[in-house]
Amino acid sequence: MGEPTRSTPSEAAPDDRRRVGLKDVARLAGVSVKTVSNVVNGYIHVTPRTRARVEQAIKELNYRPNLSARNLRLGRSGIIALAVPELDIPYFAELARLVVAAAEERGLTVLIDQTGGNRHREQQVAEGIRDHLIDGLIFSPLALTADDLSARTDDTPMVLLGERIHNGPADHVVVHNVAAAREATHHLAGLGRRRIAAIGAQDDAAGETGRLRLAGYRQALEEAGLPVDERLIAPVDAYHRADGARAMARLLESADPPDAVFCFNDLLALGALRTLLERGYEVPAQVALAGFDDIEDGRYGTPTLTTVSPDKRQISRLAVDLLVERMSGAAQGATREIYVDHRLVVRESTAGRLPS
Amino acid sequence: MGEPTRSTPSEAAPDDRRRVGLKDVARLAGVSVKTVSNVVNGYIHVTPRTRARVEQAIKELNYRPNLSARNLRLGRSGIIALAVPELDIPYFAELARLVVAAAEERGLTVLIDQTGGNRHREQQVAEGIRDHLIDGLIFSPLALTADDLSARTDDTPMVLLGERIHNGPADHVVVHNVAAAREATHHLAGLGRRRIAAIGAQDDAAGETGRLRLAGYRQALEEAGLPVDERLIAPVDAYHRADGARAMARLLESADPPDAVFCFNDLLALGALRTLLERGYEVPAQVALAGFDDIEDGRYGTPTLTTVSPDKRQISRLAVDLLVERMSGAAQGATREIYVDHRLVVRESTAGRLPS
DNA sequence: ATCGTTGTATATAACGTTGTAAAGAGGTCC
DNA sequence: GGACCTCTTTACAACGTTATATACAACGAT
Repeated sequence: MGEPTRSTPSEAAPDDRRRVGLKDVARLAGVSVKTVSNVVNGYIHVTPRTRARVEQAIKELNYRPNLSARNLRLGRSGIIALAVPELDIPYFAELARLVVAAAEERGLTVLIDQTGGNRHREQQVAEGIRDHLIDGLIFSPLALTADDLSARTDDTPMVLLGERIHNGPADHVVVHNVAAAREATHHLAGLGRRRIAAIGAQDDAAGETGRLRLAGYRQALEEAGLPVDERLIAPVDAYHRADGARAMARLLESADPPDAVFCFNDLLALGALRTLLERGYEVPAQVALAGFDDIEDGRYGTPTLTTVSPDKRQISRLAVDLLVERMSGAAQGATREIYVDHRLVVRESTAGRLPS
Repeated sequence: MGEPTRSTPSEAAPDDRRRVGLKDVARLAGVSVKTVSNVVNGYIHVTPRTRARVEQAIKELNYRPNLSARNLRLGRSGIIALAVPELDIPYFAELARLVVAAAEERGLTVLIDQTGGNRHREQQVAEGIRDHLIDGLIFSPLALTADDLSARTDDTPMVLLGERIHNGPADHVVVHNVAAAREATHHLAGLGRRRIAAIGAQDDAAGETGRLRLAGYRQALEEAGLPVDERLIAPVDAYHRADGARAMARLLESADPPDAVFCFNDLLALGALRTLLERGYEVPAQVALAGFDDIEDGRYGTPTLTTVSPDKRQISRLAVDLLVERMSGAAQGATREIYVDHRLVVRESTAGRLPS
């Protein structure tokens, strides 16, 4: 000993720029590196005396384990990625909060990828841009098709969210869209409404959500003995407030406007609501309105919004649990498709009365 | 082919469970490990012939670099953490989206920590739970005081968001709260309102935001020659919709209710708005309402919400840039406090007219 | 005394990557 | 034909951690 390890000629400074590692702690405590590691990891067979000495040294040097090194050694990182279109779409924001919380309960950290619903971005995510850094992926794709996902070569465990891929290449947590949409539409019909519009149909290959909810809407109309008027089915480009507002405007300009609207998500509904109120319509007196997702905004608007409420907590927990099972190898073989609960929450936009 | 890849004792299958590394690629391509590394990293001096062979091998084995190993070797991870109270508070959701986007432009990935505004959680974050895994931290604390943060022993670069810590131990991106609050209140006074309430005062040590905005409110009243009526200053526990709704209810029950309200954020304002409409008040005719943050919800409610709009894009960019400068060592020494732009956005809740 | 048995502590070898220094392979120039 | 380039490739040593296998002590029980 004695030889300076750095270019400093004499008297190596104790806390040089160098980060302190197990080695430094070991030297100070006068034990082996592995013993320090044992203390850090709470290994049982360490003498109280030794443990104390080591802990003292750790404190003195302000040692923190290097997670990169640990990850490398262990072959896993304790990080999972959550890939969503955009973080400030309330539905995804709420989901992200719950996923982060659920992951934390299992000792996992969440890293967020925003795809913007962009196909190229989504492909990158599926292909594992962060390979070997994340142990698993919870993915809510917007643009990718089942074929895209099947072509995936990365073998990082993955759980899919949302309703897009059936019989896909990965475990899958999903809401029963058809049934839920049918319930919502059935509720509107039950209020005596005859001209029930739908906002949220989508044409492109990726619009699976829209297709399923539209199917439920159609079923409900048939069951209620109502005709399906294609002019009451409004397509949208995306599921944002602005799209809902525009679609509602188009519906109102038609010769025979609707007396109720089922929007395929709450943002569309809030946009539609804005248009209705702006033009002096009374909601629900003249036009009743229902949405899907049960986001917080809908509970505080005026009127409050009737909506299909998927159990987001359940979705998050299941997603993390399924992923953990794959990561640990506890689950192997055939992919699973799990349906989560939902319920229709009736509020002022279809039932309540506006304050006079 | 033929031999099952699982648990077969002899005849090690070519693609066993083991992950492929540079070594495997090198063997297949008949070159050294370093050469493969050079190809992967786009090093200039590689023969096209060699490069092609290596790339072929990479494709064949479906090789992906192990980021943990790279991080260990390089001493940095390319990951920064963003710590916010909750991801589904719209302001933080919007901020998170922008931070993630800004980070991506600089080749960084964002890992999210949710503190829930919990003091213990925030201390952990400040102390660097993820030391050596993150290169930097963007932190929006709620409960921590300047002293707490000064006591920090972790030396991971950090940038603070929000208005809480002045002359603190880290770079700091901040809105000019006093001025902004004054402008908003001044606007209300300019409408001829005499009894202007404030919702959002906070008592505890951490309520710096509330204190600053309250100071601005008081200044504006003085400038307008209006008396400060302490009964019109409503304290809240948190800045959520429910708190705003409750505070508004209390104000309305007083003997001499307000004819305008400045809420210290938009969620409070939306909650207050709900209470007002529920009780049949007309906004803005009877009570004018202004908020702070300019979240998306406020632009689609009825009436739309007048609010102070901080430049969130600028906040995010600055935060990431300041952090990158610290991480790279380009910036050293004294901490910086940078103010971002804001403007008052006047909408229906103070100026427009409700549709008849 | 001797032999296990149990409890502590250690030396060494990985994990997969990149920086360093140096070796080999061609040219070009006198 | 040798000396000197430049371009390409390589072997080896880190980075900081944990698993494995082993050494050393202390203690009863033979």
